[in-house]
Amino acid sequence: MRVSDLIEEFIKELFDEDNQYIEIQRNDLAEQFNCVPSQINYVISTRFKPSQGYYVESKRGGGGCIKIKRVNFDKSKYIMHIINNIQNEISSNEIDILLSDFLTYNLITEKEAKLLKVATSDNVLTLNKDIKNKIRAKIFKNMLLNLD
Amino acid sequence: MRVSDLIEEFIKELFDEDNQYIEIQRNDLAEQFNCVPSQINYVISTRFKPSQGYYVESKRGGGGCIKIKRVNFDKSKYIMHIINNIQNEISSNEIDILLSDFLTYNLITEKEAKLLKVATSDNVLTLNKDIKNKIRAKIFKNMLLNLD
DNA sequence: TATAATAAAGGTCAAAGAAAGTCAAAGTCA
DNA sequence: TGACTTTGACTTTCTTTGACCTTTATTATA
Repeated sequence: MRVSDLIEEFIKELFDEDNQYIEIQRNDLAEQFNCVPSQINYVISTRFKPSQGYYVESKRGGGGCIKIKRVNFDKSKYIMHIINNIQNEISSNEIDILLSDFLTYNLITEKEAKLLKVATSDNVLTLNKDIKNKIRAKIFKNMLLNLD
Repeated sequence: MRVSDLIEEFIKELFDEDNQYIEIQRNDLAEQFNCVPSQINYVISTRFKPSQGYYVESKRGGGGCIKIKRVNFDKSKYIMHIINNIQNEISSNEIDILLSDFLTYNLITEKEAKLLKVATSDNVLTLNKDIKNKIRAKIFKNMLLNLD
C-alpha cells in the first residue's frame, strides 16, 4: 500500500465529530511514517484541498505546526459545497478522494459511491484528456445532484 | 498453448467463491509469464470485457495495480443478457426503454435508475453524436455491472 | 534591553522512480 | 489471407525523495 494513503487515512482518523480541526507536526509525522517531511506536504496538497472541503494553515519556527480544518457544514450542505467547488474539470484521482471522504462522513452509501466511481472512471471515459476531465466533472456533479 | 490463454486462466483462478475482486500488478504478472507488460493489457482487453462479466479498474504510479471484478452472472441473468446485447453504441432513448423495463421487473431501484439515467443523459454527455453514443454505452454497461 | 545568532519548525520545486496505458508493427497459424 | 497474438518503443499518471528556501522562536551578547 502507498505510504501517502496511509498518511491520509491517519490524518482523517484524527478528525471526529467534535474536532472540526486537527493539528499535526510535519517532522514527527514524517518520522512516524518513515518518509521525508515533504511527503506530508504532498499528501496535504493532493488530499486536503479546499475543493475537497479542507482548509490548511501552518506556522513555522519553534512550536510550529500544521492545522487542518474541515468545513463545518451540516451534511446536506456539505455535498453542495463540494459541487460548487468543482471546477469544470476533475481527474479520477480527485474523485476517488472525494468519494472516500463522503463515505468517511457517511454522506453517501457504498453503492452510490461505486456507481459514481464507475461512471466517471478513466477506463470507461475513453476520451482525450482535456475533454475527458470536463465530461467527468459534468457527470459527477449531475449525479451528485441526483442522489437525494 | 498460447501465453495469453495461460494468463487468462491464471487470472481466473485467482477468483473464488468469496473473492469477487482480485488485484494484480501488471509488471509482476508479465515477469511471471515471461512476456512484455502490454500483453497483460491485451489479455484483459480481450478476455475481461464487460460482455464477459468483468469490470476493470486500475491505478498508475507508485503502488499502482489493476483490479478486476467478476460479476455474479446468475444473480441477474437478464441484465447480463442486456449488457451482452448492447452494441458499442446506444442512444438515450434506448436507455430509457431499458430502464423502464428494469423497473417493471424490479431488477433495479428507482434510485439506481435515476443515477443510470443522469450519468448517460444527453445534457451531461456533450460530445459529438457518434462518440457520445459510444461513451454512453460504456458508461451504461459498466454501471450495470456494478449494481449488485 | 535591544540586537544578533542559532535552532526549529514548515515550504517549494524539480528530478527520479514506479507503476500502468497506447498503438502499431511484426509474427503465427488455421 | 485474415484473425489473433506477441513485442516494444513511447506516453501518462502518480508517488517518493532530496536539496535548498523561508519563517518564527529562542538564546546569547553587546
